[in-house]
Amino acid sequence: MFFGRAILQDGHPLLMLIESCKTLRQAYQIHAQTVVNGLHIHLYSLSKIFSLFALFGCSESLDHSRLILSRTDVPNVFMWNTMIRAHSRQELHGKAVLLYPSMIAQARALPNHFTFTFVFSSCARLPTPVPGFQIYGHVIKRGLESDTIVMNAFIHFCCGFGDLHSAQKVFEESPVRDLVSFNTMISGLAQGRKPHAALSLFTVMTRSGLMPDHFTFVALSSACSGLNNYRLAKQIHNLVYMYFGFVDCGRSAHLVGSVMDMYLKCGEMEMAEKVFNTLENVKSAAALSCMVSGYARAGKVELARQIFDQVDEKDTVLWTAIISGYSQAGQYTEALSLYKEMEASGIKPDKITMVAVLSACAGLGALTFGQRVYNQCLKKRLYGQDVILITAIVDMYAKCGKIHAALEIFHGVPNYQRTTHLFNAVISGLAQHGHGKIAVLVFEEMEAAKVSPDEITFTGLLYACSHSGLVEEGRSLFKSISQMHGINPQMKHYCCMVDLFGRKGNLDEAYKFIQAMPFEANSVIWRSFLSSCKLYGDVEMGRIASTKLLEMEPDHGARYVLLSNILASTKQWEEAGKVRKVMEERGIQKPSGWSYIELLDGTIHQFPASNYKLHPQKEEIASKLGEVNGRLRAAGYAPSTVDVVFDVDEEEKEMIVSYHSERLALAFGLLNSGPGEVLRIMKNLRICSDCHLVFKLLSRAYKREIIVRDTTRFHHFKNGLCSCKDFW
DNA sequence: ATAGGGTTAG
Repeated sequence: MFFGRAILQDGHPLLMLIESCKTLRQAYQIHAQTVVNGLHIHLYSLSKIFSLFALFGCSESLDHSRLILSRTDVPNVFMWNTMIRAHSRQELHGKAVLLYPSMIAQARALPNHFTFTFVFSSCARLPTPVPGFQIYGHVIKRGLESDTIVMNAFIHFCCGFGDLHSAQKVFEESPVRDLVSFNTMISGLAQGRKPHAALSLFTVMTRSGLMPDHFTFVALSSACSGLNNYRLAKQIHNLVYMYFGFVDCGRSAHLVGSVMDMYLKCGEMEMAEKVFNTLENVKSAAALSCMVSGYARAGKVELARQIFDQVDEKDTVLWTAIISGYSQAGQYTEALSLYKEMEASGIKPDKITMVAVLSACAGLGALTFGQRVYNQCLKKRLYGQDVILITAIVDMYAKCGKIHAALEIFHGVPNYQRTTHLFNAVISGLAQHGHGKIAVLVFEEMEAAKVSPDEITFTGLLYACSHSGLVEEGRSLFKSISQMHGINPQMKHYCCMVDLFGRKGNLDEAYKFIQAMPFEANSVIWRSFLSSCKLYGDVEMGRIASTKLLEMEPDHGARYVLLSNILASTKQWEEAGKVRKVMEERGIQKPSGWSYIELLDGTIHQFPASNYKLHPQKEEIASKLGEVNGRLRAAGYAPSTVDVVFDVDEEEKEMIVSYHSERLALAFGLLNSGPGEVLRIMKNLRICSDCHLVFKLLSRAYKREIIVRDTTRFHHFKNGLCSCKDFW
């Protein structure tokens, strides 16, 4: 044996060997030697050997240390503490915390302040705060509550669960507060979105004579990053200069990165860029990800992409930042194709990546892709641990037309995980699907669960009411926004109300409502009012609305279209033609429509209006369209051309409507799907009334369920009827 | 004891 002799003479060389031990094999040899030499009887040597295994860093060594511990009659505090720390390091936080009761049940060794420090750091990572608070009871029993190290660990634990109240109480009652106490508390306030409290605590800290360090400023800049206050950001940056001079970026990359992120989150791109450039060649992965998401948030996806492309070793966070950037910019297809690239490059997505991908699927209405991602979440056991991920999945199902799947998942979510966001996603989903009454019921559930609604909740609810014709419910909900919930109704809420009254044909009430608003109605409100006027053929009111709109936005295409529609529908062709002409003269075009459909294999096929000639299956599509028209005639269909604004002859109008993009997508869908398969079509404009009728007829003629998502809502066509009950 | 990426509506 390579060290046998030395041990016989003295124990210390063995300890030196332990310190230089590099491989697990050597560790086993050393352990065997101590047994051979009888050294393992001495608790001191045994503890050393034990900690070598416990902290070695792999599960095999940890198992071995467990074995040693179980064979030790009276393990000392050091051994227990080491064991707790070892589990904590290997992310086995539940087991780490459970070691504490075994320790106090068995040992004569009393827990000391190290014990509590280690236990609290694991408690902070558990799904529930309960064990941590129980253990705090023991801290008090042992009289360790004034121990600064234990207190700091406990504050950290409380902040991790957002329990700032307990954290502050302990902090304030503590006799000795050191730099770490202040840093921990400031950082907790920052995480808990209490930036002002964080700032004032910083003042308290400096007044009490403590010198802030890098940790302090990292916490402070993250506190202020949500304030959107450029002057404050600059002040903090100045303080950093004041305390540390021009920071050495190599050593203070964390701090510099935090300051940069603060500027990014304030939208101060120029300052952020300046700071970014000072990082020169020590740009950390964190700094790069910050820049990518910062540019994306500022709407500069292309710049974000440039940074992303320059990074050689892209990690999960960076990939997620760019995917989410594209998704937020509405470039869903690009987001999904980047996700495929990420998978191909072998970087593992985590739950945040999944959220970004799911939100792209939702935006696109890509059900097959979305379901695949959901299954991956289940397989990787990502599902269930995170509320935002659940929200993203619920939203994906709702926006892909599967509102029942969305509800099923929602119902499986326990009350404590139900957040405002989650309720909002469900309520808006129900609204989009025209389930107004259920939306109101879910809202009641929300109130019962004491989850506070916000302005988005009410937007969804009022939207739901207006799409289901629930005038009374809408009226009382609107009143409750300010009276019961202390939220000032915003323009979008007024907009929903005008829509609600208008859709029901209460044009007078809608008009009065607009006049009684506390602020000037915007163009969206007038446009909504105008379209109700059109629906009910009220030319007089319509004129008022279009005059208003003309003042507000002379160049908006939709207004001309609506005005000429309203005139055309009452056969005032000449006037309608004039409007059309003005529109043409000013070079304003009606936005062009396009639709797309996803096949079961997950491929997405897009069709612009009147143009399928570029599609490889153009001939089949043409003949399918012919067949479809035949079926329609057999069902007694006469094309409705109310929505065609041109004053052309009937035959030509018929041509125009029969090539609407949703029809092309439908013909393609019928060609490429099995019998009985549901067809899901997405459209960038509202579905026209003629296509709506056609889809109803076709759902019966072909015995197919057809789901159309247009800009405002879902239409489920089944057996000759539509879920919107022709009210949209 | 530090830092980076995420959800709803419009």
